[in-house]
Amino acid sequence: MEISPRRTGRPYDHSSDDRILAVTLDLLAERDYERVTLDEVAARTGKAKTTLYRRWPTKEDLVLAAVRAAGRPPEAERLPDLGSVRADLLAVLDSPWLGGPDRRLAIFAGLSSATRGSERLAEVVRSEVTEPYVEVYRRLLLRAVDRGEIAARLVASVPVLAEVIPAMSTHHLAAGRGPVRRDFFVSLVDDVVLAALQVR
Amino acid sequence: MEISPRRTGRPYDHSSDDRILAVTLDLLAERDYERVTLDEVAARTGKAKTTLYRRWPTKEDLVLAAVRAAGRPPEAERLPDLGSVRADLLAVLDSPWLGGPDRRLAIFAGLSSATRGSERLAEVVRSEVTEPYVEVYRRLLLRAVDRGEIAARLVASVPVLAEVIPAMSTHHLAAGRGPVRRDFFVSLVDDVVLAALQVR
DNA sequence: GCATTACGATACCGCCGAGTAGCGTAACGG
DNA sequence: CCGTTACGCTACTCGGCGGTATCGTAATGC
Repeated sequence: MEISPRRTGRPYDHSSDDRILAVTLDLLAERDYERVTLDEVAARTGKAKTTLYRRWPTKEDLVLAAVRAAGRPPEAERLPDLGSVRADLLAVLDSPWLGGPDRRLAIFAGLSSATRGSERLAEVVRSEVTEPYVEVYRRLLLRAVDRGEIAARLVASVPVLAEVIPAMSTHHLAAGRGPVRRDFFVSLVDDVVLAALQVR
Repeated sequence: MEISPRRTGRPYDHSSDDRILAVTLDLLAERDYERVTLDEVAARTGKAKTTLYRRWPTKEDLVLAAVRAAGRPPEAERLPDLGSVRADLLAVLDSPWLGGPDRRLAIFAGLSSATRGSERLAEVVRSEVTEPYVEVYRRLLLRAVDRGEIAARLVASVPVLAEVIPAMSTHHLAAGRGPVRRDFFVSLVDDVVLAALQVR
């Protein structure tokens, strides 16, 4: 039941696959899915278009692979634990996931527009990107409930509040209000999430 | 300095312009901007493509006109005034603006993906749609501060919180979680906005 | 060396969608 | 009735992009 590698001929050069996928995400961060062209991916990576098609049979597959390769947020397994919910929430913002806050949001915007075209893509984006990201916040908040930092009767609000930061920052960008500034993030944490949970 | 109307020949038939713009919005609610074709607008309206181009020189102009025609939320001038912030906020949800909650959100999603392509479009969507919508919430909340329903020291949080409902419901849809259910809206009002403002 | 297969380059196909042209006809003003 | 202009229709051009074909060359196993 083992995948038998080819025995003869020049082997695939997988050394630049990561770069190809990263470039694909870059483009998605800049433009609509529809405006991302394989010609451009090829140009930016210095690879031939035929080489791309040898690995991923269609454009959709390439984008899918790029999304999967982006991976879940690093905090999914190891949540920040800095002693207070507030510190933990702020720490997530600085996560290097997807290249840090700015690129991350741009990619979110690109993906969410891409989503409208393909159900496959929508499903992968949801399960590989959006959901794990929200999950990080959800777990941080629930842990704070356990610790007693958040009143137990407010547990019911946690699921909604876990979506606040991803949703609001995406919206901020989509509304064309330029890059998301740090004080906006802080305001989301303090004036929305923690205020609603009556922390402090 | 007056625009002189043409004196001879068959006059424009403007009776179906509204319908054309409405159909354009319908399509934007269903698909990406890129996937909206003038052939389809023509087909659905029963108009000839040439007729469309006689009114709006490009696809972008047609969409722009559709957005402008959609108009601001009816509450922009006459805010609901039902005696409590909560009642007012909930009343906005039921506004028939853009065809009610479902169609409205679908259009939002369509527009926000369209936005990435054209700066002109982005600007119009921001000024004609997004901003006035948020403004409704902002004014409702500020009025509640005046009335004393909301503590004065929380005024600073109002601008952020005014974005919560538009942002979260758009995100909900973009994340592919199907139509937004009423209890989700109610949860936004109660568990996020009003909780953060410590109403009740 | 030889068969085999990846690579880069270029050229190409097929389709689709924006925008245009031409035509017969319909609706005005004079 | 006549000139003019909108309308609907069909057919068209043009450009872009997904995807393929071909070819000379490079890298592997035997």
